[in-house]
Formats: sequence, C-alpha cells, structure tokens
Amino acid sequence: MLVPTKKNQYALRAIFELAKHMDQGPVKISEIAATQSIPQPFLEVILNQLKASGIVNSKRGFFGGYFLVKSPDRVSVGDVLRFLNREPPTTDCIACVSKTSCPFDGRCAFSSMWIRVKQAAFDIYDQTSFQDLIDREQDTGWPDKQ
Amino acid sequence: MLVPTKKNQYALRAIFELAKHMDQGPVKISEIAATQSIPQPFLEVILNQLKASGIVNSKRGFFGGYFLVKSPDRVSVGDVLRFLNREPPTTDCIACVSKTSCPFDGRCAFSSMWIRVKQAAFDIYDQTSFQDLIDREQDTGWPDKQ
DNA sequence: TCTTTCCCGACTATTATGGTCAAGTAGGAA
DNA sequence: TTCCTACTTGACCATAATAGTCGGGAAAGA
Repeated sequence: MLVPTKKNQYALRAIFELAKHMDQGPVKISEIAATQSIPQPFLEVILNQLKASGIVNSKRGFFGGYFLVKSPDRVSVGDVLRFLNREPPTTDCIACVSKTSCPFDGRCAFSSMWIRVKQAAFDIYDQTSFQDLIDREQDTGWPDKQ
Repeated sequence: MLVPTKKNQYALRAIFELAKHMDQGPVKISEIAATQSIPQPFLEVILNQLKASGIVNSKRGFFGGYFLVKSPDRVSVGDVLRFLNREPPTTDCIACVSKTSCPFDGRCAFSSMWIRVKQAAFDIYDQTSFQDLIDREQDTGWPDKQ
C-alpha cells in the first residue's frame, strides 16, 4: 500500500539513468538494464510504452538507444507516474469501494480524505524533477556508478 | 496506485459504522454488512482480524455483535491502516524495488521521496479520527442512513 | 549485406486480492 | 437442557493485476 509497483520504479530508474546521460547520445536498453538492475525484456516493454508519453524517444541501429526528449529539470516524477497510471476516463466515484457503481452514490465520509492523500502525494511527485534527483544523489556523496 | 484495497475500505467502513453506534450495545455483522454494502462472510474475516488490534471487540450469542473499544475520537484512520498493512519487521530498504535485497544497498536517489510521500499520507490518516468522519458526514447534510 | 539494436505481439508465471464454505463454539432465552 | 442465534476458525477457491518471457521482425548504419 502506497508503494509504487516495480514497473513504476523501473520506469523512474530508467528515466533517471537517461537523465544522467543527457546530451551524450542514446543509451542502450542493455546498459540501463545492467546499471539499474532491471530485467532487460521487461524494460524493453516499459520504455517502449513510455515513448507515447513524449518523455523519451529512441533510435535504432548500432548507435541506437533511448534518450530523454526534454531536459531533466523539465520532467517530473509526477509526469511519469501520471502517464503510467492514467486510468480510463470515468465520471464515477474515485474514492469509493466500487469505481463503477458506488453504493453511496459517490458521497461517503471518506472520499475527501482519499482525495487529500492523493493530492499530497502528487504534490511531492510533481515537485520532484529528475534534475532534483541527480542533484540529491550527488549531495549525499553516495557511490556514483557512472 | 495510492488507492486503498477493498479490504482496507471495508474495515474502515465497518469501524465507522461501529463508531456511529457507540454506547448502543454490540452491532451484528449482518447489520454492518447490509448498511455498508459489504459481503458478510468477508466482513466476518476482517472484523475478526481487527480484534487483534484492540480497536474492536465482540460478544457472542443472541444479543451479540461487534463494538468499538475506545471512543471514536481516540481511533484514527491511521491506526486501522497501520494495523492492517503492517509489514513483517525488516531492516531492509523500504523504498526500493526489492524489499529483501536492494540492488543499491538501500541508497538510491528516490528513497527520500518515497518516504516523504508515505509520511504525508499518514499525516492525514493519523489526523482523521472516526469522530471527525462522523462530524464531516453530518456537516455535508448527506442522507443519513440511520 | 550483415550486425546491432529497438519493435511488437503473444504468451506465461506468480502473487495479491477478494472472496466463499463448512463445521464449530459460546451466549442466552425459553 | 434444549435450541436458536451470532461470532469463530481454518481451509479453500476465483479472479485480476503484476511481473515478467519469448520469438520473430524491422530500421539504422557500418
């Protein structure tokens, strides 16, 4: 609960990796997979999906790979999570037991709380750009893998 | 993502229902199930588990049922969610792809963000008591089922 | 034209969720 | 003491989401 799926984490890590190599040409899936400990076939699927978001793009062939479209300070964690977890458009109760038919007609004592929690989380996600993450990693003095 | 499971929601609704009947004797599972649209056999399992938290207790026999142990303003949503989602104790990375063996030894650029999100959510959960929820429901003037 | 790398669709495995069911036990009422 | 009612307990099952795998194909360039 409240823990992002592995897919989400893999996606974020992959983009983080691309951000670190901004303006150094495309990065191969195999490199990202190795550096970030992600199963390569799965990462292929994920990155391919992410192309539709406009956040990343790719190039084929010998010097091919993936690269970030926008600069790391213009891409936020929220952008990625929102894209990967976008829900099919619905006008139903978003906070209820049942998404399709709320037994309380969309009005229950809890809904405002759920909404506030979601808001609080995405406030943080939206405020966190990949440039922030790079800076943060360097500040901590953690062993840099590149 | 960020949406509590049905089990969590059922548990919260059930306790909410008990809170509304505080000091009116035990409430039968069947009543709670009907009022809150919860499958009765499932609710039996959930309420039974919740007894271990000390939040609710039960009585058997003809006038039996479940009841709240503490007053509704002394029980928070956070108490319930924390109990239901408590994880087996671990000293490993709590924010990482792998809980048991973090490929980055528990140090990654994202961990502080995950922790802040979790914190922000539980700030809200902890601040929301069941008395608050009752008050809130009445303020809105929503149709009261009891 | 050959290698490298991404592309794409289908398929599979594992896990979590969301339950159900049956037999039992305790509390009272009659 | 008998019987009904309601909680108790453990095992069991169904479905869906997650977390992948696999194989062939297609572009880019050397």
